[in-house]
Amino acid sequence: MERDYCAQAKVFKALCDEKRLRILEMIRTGEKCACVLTDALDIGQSALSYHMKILVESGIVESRQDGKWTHYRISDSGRQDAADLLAQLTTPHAG
Amino acid sequence: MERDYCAQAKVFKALCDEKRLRILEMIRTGEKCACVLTDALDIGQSALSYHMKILVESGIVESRQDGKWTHYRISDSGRQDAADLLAQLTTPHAG
DNA sequence: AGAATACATCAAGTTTTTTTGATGTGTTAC
DNA sequence: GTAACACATCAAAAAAACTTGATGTATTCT
Repeated sequence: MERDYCAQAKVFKALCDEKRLRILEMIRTGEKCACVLTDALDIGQSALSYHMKILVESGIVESRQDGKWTHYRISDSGRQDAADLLAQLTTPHAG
Repeated sequence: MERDYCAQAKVFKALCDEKRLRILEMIRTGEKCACVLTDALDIGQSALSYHMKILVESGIVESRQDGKWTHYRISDSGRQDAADLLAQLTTPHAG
């Protein structure tokens, strides 16, 4: 009956950072390469890599390798899971 | 056209902490007094106050003063807004 | 009014997250 | 093979979040 609050928090941690929200905004319009994101967001290469890892591990974003490039896009199941979790956490219930 | 990413991040920051998720879990079953939450969660009075402020400022929780007691509950509009925001941030769109 | 209760706020210390620069790994171009 | 590129990882520093104990404010009880 113990909830895994840490795992749940992980999903929302991905959405807690201003830069990660900017990244999401960019990939909402379609899959983007890491290098494009780095340039557009005026962020260091290392910092982008750090944020992408958090987004991917949250499940909201998925990555695709293409030779030496990595492309990122919103995960359909990931965003659905996040929406479900949010509803679950905030919907009143009896008991 | 500039988005207020900070304000958006604030909503999800409320859901990033294990203790705040426990608090939400408790008030999902109905309005609770701060003193009840403090006891049940084995958390200092000061710490509870800190977390409740974050939850209230996110809009997800609202408070009601009753003499010297403060009661907290899930805000209907707040949870709807959070759900809408999450959908907005993670739904792919053209352009 | 004075004491007790419920909660907010403050400041200092601790922990966690983020940034930065350097280095490592795998891929492509020559 | 070697050089150049794209990205991951590491370690140290900086910034932000959280905890704790002390103090402040409003309310109730006597």
